[in-house]
Amino acid sequence: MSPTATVPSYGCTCARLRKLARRVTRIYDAHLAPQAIKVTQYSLLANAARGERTVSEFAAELEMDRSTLSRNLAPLAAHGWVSISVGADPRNRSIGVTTAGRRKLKAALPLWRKAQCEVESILGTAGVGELHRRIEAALAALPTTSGKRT
Amino acid sequence: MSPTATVPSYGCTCARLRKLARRVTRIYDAHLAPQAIKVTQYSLLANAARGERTVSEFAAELEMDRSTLSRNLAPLAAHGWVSISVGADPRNRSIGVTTAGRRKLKAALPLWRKAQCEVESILGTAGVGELHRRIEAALAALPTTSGKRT
DNA sequence: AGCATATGCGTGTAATTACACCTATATGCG
DNA sequence: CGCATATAGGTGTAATTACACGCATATGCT
Repeated sequence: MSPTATVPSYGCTCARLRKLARRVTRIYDAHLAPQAIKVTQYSLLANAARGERTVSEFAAELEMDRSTLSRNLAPLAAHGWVSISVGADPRNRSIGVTTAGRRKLKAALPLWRKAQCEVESILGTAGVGELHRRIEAALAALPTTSGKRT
Repeated sequence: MSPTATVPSYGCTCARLRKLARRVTRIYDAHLAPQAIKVTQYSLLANAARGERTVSEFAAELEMDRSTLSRNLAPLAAHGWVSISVGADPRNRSIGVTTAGRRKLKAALPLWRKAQCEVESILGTAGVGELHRRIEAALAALPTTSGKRT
């Protein structure tokens, strides 16, 4: 095998990533503001619209802590955009989208599209493509969980 | 000029970026845990160690809201790692690192290094290099602020 | 000198994130 | 059946993030 690096060759990948995430999030949020929804919420809503799931399943897909997802769903439920109903196993909560939620999604979609297009046009199609490729490669390779946490 | 995209070609760049940020943050945090410091705090501390600055200057460099920085500095100050002193202009706060802060940095550096090296070895030197290149390109091209907010 | 404005920073509010831990329910084994 | 354990979810606590706004101080103009 090739010599594994024992000394970092770049700056803090995490810090750079987080900085970019802040910047990009601001762009999307600015575009979505007229619909009074944030990109995090929009993503959650769009994801929920792909079918009913339990909190755990949902959290696993997003690779988000269950408790984080619970908390993030609360404002969406408060707006009446998602439904949280008890499943067959009463321990389960089935997360779904309401009619109002679908309406919201429909209204916000063009705003999200504008944000996404702005980013794509600024970075160039090739640039965004390569960025996405790198992100996906990292998501495919990096461990999902760093601790124990069954 | 080339035809500007009017329809998005990729998924939500923001969501993918945030997902990766979550994952990477968990990795760094897990490595830094023995020193009871999170990667966000470590970054802040390392950045502060580069010289005294006002909150606004600091926030501008990190492209972080001033209020966000204020809040993030609070726990570091509570630990005695950073000093927040009133400047010549009493409106200013000068942010600096304390001796304890430098000690903390020194103790945490090898842990950060391990995290960074782990990421680099998993993604490969070339992979991380390309990821960084894409991040830097995006940071260079994308607008810093999306709203007004002088 | 005095007031309008600009600047610097914090607070209020709210959402995002995660770990540790608790509760409730289900399941498996004697 | 009854109890140990596993599973699903939420709470407590704390940090990260940002917008709107407020307070204090400085600066500029008359």
